[in-house]
This record gives sequence, structure tokens and C-alpha cells, in this order.
Amino acid sequence: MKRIADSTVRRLSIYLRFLEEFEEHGLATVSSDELARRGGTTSAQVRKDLSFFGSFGKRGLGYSVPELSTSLREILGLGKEWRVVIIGAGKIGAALAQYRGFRQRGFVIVAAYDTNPDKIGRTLEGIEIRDMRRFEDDVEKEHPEIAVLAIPTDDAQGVLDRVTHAGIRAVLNFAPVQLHASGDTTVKTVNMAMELEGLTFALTNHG
Amino acid sequence: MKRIADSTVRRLSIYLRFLEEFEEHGLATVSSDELARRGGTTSAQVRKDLSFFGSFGKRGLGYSVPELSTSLREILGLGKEWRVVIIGAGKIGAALAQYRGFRQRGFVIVAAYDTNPDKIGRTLEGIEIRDMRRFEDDVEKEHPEIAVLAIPTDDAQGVLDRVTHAGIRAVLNFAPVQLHASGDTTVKTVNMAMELEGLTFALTNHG
DNA sequence: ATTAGTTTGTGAATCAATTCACAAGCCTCC
DNA sequence: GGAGGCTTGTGAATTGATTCACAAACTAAT
Repeated sequence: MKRIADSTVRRLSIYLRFLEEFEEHGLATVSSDELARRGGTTSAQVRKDLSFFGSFGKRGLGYSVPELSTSLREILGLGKEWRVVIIGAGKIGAALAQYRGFRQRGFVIVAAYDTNPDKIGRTLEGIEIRDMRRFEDDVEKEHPEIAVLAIPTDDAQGVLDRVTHAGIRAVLNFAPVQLHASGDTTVKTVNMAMELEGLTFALTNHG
Repeated sequence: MKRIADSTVRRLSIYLRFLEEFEEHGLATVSSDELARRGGTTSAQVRKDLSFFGSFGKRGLGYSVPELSTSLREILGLGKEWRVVIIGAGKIGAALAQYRGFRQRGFVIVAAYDTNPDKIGRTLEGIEIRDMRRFEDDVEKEHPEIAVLAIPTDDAQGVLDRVTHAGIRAVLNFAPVQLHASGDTTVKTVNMAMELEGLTFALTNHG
């Protein structure tokens, strides 16, 4: 398959969110123009984004809301249940454990891991906190597909190495550090510091 | 000034983080190649990024770590103290209030706002939770520069309108929704759902 | 069945970002 | 002070993303 740009995938996520809103309101069809207006882009961009994956619309009419929703969910891989492990049962890990967006989108949190003996054995929003030493064994048994790293910066690269070595190919990283993984592993980093600096840059340079 | 790409600013943040690490270790100089290796990019990219802002290096030698750090901090607007208000004293707001990255980078949280009478008057990690009805008056007096939105999706656009109308020009949004603001306002959205969908897309399309 | 009014899908054109490639500058050693 | 070895800074070339623009396809109305 032709390589799809990151920016395209992000926009597909945005479109899907609007489509779900339209679905709730019982709207039957939507045009690329309407999706563009809501998503802050252009109608040509919407059509181009979709064209990488097929023809979903009807000329003169637009897109069927339920059909396009279904297609986008499939494209984005939201048709199945994904098993997630959270590594790090600190403040961020706790906030994530109770984040409802996970379940809503078909993500199941299998377990949380930590190295702190005070935390191991307890639960986080109903999720078991396990000893990190068990990690590799557990992955072999339960094969989660996604790992969320909510650990200190200095530990992040080492843990990422363990995670990929154990066979997990998708990682969401909350440590404010650039991580390196081999080509078949996808790492997305959520870095608030970086976003804030984008803001101060804009303010400083006459935003 | 020539428009600087978002991607460039993000990379400058990354470089700065490495430079600070090098500073701690007492390294005097660093090459574009070294920065590139750490930041997962190319040396030409590093040099091009810096070239938008001036000449910071010495041919044959590289960049002075303390000098480049200082320059980058200045470029990114980290030389001054920024006043931040957090809007929404729920779970995310609470997690943000105690986030140490703020202070470390010169951000001062002035106050938190909420509409819930049970929360108003209490404190969040030492930060006063105020009635949202006071918001406009307070902004006029204290003129914070940055607002962080940690509120439900459905309220986000309305609150953003109030925030910009009150004169704040930089917003960090945690609601999982695309927001629209006028041209002179910068909005950065941190959207975990979108990142997760980027992961499932990669997994589904043979990542 | 024809016409008028929409809206898609997509090559071509434009705009933007990244990479290439090399002259110019600096350091060290002899 | 000249040679050799690095590394920067930057136009030029390339690669990538977005926008343009229009034929094709559909609906509704008459």
C-alpha cells in the first residue's frame, strides 16, 4: 500500500468524530464541504484524503454518514478490540486508567505495571497494578498490542526497548523525550512541553 | 519575519532539550550531526532549522552548547515568565496543576477556573479555584498570556470564544475536539484519541 | 427526457519541506 | 604558515503535501 501521510490519518480521525456527531443527530448524508468547514480544512483536502482509500461518496449528493463512519472506523483499525497495557502507575498513569475515551473507542486496559512495591498489588480504577518484573511473561501470555508509557523521562528509552523486545509494536509515550525504536514499531509521543513552547514561540514572534 | 513551519519549531524544542542535557554534563560543543542523531533527523535538517534564525555555529567545530541553548530559549520565547490560567478543575485540570514541567520552564499558574460551586474557593495543588464568572474581570486585571482548556468537549468552543474575547492569544486545548479561533490566536490541541488512532491505523495497515 | 443545480474524484499545478552537495571557514599539527 | 581534516551555512534539487479546476455522475424539477 502507498504510504499514507501522518497528517492524513489525523484528519481522518477528525472527520470520524464529526461523522459520529452527525450520526447521533440522525443526519443521512454530508458533503466534503461540510466536513471541511468543521474540520478547518478544504473540501478538496477531504476528498483527497478519502481518495487514498477508495470512493465513498455519490456525486451530486455527498457521503452517506453511516457508510463513511463505518469505512473510516475500518481504515483506522477501530473495528476490533485493542489490548492496552499502561506502564507506570503514577499520576499520569492514574489519569489515563480512568480516561473514558479508551473504552469508548474499543481499547481495553489489560493491566498497569510499576516497579514500586507500595503500588504493586493495588488497583488503579479497577485495573491491577503488576510488578514490572512480570512484564515479559505477561506479554507472552496475553499479547497486548499497545503499550502506554507513563514513566519518568530517564526510564523511557530503556522501557521502550523492553516493550518492543517483548513484541509490542505500538507505543504511546507521555515522557517528554524523543524515543528511538526500530522501523516496524510505531511510537507516538504526547509532549505537552513541546506544545507549550509552540505557543510561546507564536506569542514571542508576534502571534 | 518569514513564516516558520510548525515542524521546525517542534524540532527546536527537541534540540533545546538535548542541549540542556549536554549542559548538565558540561559538554562545551555539539555538532549538527550529534543533534540530528539524538533527535531522529538529519544534520542538514538541523542546520536548516537553525539557519532561519541566524548563524550559531563555528565551521569545523560545531555549536557552543551554552550559547545555542540561550539562543534557542530566546527564539522559543522561554526567556520570560508566562502567566497561565487553567480552565476546568476536573481530573485533567488537577493533573496539569501539579505538572512540574510548567514551573521548570518558567510558566506560572495564576489561577484555575470552574463553574462548579463545590470546587470554587478550594485549591488545587496550592492554586486557587475561582468562579468562572469572574474570568473576564480577572483577565483584565492580571492579563495572563496563556489559557489551558481542561473542560468537556461540548463546552470547549464556547469557552475558547470567551478566552479569546478576553484578550488571551495562546490556548492549549485538552478537549478532544477541533476548535476554531481567529487568525491572531494560536490554539494547540493535545488529543490522545487522535494519537491512539494513529497507532491502530499503523497496526492495521501492517506497521 | 432534458435541463439546472450539486458534489465527487482526480490529474495537473502549485506550494512547502526536506535533502543534497559543496564552497567557505575554522582548528590542529607539523 | 601551509596542509589536512572537520563542520557549518545555504543555494539547488528533490520529494512531499495541498490546492486548483474540471469532467463525470447524480438528483430533482418540469
